[in-house]
Amino acid sequence: MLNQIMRMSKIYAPTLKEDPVDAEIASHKLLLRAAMIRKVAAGVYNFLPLGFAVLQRVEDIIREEMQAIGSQEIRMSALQPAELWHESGRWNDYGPELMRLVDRNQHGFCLGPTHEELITSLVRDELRSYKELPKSLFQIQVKFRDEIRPRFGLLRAKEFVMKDAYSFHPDQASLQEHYDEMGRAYGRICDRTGLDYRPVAADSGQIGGKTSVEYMALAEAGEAAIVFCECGYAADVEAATATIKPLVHDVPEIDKISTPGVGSIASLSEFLGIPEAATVKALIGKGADEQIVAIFVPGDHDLNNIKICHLIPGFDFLTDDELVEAGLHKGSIGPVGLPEGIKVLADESLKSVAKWVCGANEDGFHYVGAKLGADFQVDEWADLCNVFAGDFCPECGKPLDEARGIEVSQIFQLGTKYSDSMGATYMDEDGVERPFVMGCYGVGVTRTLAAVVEQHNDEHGIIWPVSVAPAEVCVVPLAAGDDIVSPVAEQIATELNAAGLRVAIDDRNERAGVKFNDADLIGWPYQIVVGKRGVNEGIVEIKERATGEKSSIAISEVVAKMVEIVEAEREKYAF
RNA sequence: CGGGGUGUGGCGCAGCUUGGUAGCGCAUCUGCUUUGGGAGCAGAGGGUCGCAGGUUCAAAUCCUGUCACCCCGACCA
Repeated sequence: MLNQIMRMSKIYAPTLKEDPVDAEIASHKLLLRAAMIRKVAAGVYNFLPLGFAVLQRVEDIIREEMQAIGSQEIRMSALQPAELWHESGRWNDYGPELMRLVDRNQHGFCLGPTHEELITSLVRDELRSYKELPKSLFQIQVKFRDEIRPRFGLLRAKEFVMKDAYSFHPDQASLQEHYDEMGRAYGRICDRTGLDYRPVAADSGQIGGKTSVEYMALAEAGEAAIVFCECGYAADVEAATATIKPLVHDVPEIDKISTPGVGSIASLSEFLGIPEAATVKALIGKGADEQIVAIFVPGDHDLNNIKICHLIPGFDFLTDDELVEAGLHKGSIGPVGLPEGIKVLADESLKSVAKWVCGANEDGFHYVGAKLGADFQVDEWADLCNVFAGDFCPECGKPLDEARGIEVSQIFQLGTKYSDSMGATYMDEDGVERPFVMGCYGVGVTRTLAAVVEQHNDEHGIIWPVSVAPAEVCVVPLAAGDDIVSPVAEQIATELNAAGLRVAIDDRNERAGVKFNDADLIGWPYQIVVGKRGVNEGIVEIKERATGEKSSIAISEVVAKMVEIVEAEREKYAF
């Protein structure tokens, strides 16, 4: 692409002086204020020239990394026929998040939220032999998801740009190899866009498959919670396993005690004067098969919705009415003397608790010292809890730490989920037809952009890493149109551009303060300030946005110096 | 979808309680001055107060409905 000087006098970049009232978090506010994006509707955004320039930089980095591991760029349609989704079964499974529509002939379509169906149908008829495998294809394209609640600007949008890649393999070993390569490429994408990130073990959600890793950009505004350990273990709390150590409240014999008005773990713990971790929490639900299950977890922990849904498909909690119907007393449910026919499930951690503090299935009564195996039985043990900081690492046993993150990308081993359901097969060496072993890999491109801002900003605005900045240097002539200043600034910009830097020049007829503030807000990594006083003495000023440091330099040397600085800075993002 | 909140020139807000001819700051346009951290003075343009009903002599203001947007929860790149 042509490397043109970005002229602020020409570019459409209406910056905002005040914080937009709609925006809550830094990246959302700053992207709006710095004229990078504008809202169209909830969760739908336009990209303006500056934002689009950054978007293209992020895309280019991704493109380079994909090409480097042999993935080939394609472009699939955003509009997808419903038939393909019926084939995979996801027309029903995906739910209301799928944007569905009907054409004039009453044919069903959806706007693609992801492209497993489309890619599988693309290759299944014409990728037929083991000799052509493996194949890896990717695209950078807009995706549509009818989010329950779009929010935080680009972080959770209904329409967003995603890089999605799909790979087809003859066997698991081949998939594993490419999956590992993808993982490394994803790490480099984060590094090169300047993200402080962590790969974490993840649940594979609606995409399907078993093995999955998410790349989390660490940020307080992130919607995802992760736990990690100094040994290197890290996981999304949704998927994390950990050793949970409930406390034991030891009493000699089982004792039914009157607990008037106690209907929650917090009040039970307060009433007995013992920690919540020494109590047992009961949760009642049922799966698609209508079997009622009583689930017990340590009192200080919560049931993990994803884990229970894996175990009991279609799981949902009973309503208050259903509880009454089942003969259960909300607020004092326990494993002792449950009504007939209720399955008892408990978190594995409770195996270590011989005597439980729990409900007595009678309003206003609880048990202490209810003996596991004697007073009651557990039908099935499983890993059921949401993990949190202070639980113990499943790998090394040390206490886990907690952080928040923005999920910028995720890789999945799909296995044969789609190739089975959609009949995508190849012929192996022995002439046997086999389903492809597939992988899929997504990067939230617009989300990455927002995550970069979330991590790189201060009270004055955005601080772009040179790798993704709309331009690396902005020349700021004070007093535009001035016979002395203007030619010097123009000359510097032209020479920097010729030297291969990406250059902007603020040639607007604005006051110094306006230009300085806009330059800081937009976040050019470097500013070269050209003022009348300095020019008369033969000097200009280089300002580094990240540190705010300014240094004076001779006009004759500024181009060489700037090139040197930028090239050194680029090195930091070359992985 | 449940809970909370907001809709008034391009942006940010006041006015609403107690109905009476729509106001402020920024931005925009013109002129003069100014010009190293969001300039000053003078003048100008721009709003059927989200939309639809209703009450009233009279509605931004009261009532009903509806839509949009934001925040908290369930979903995800």
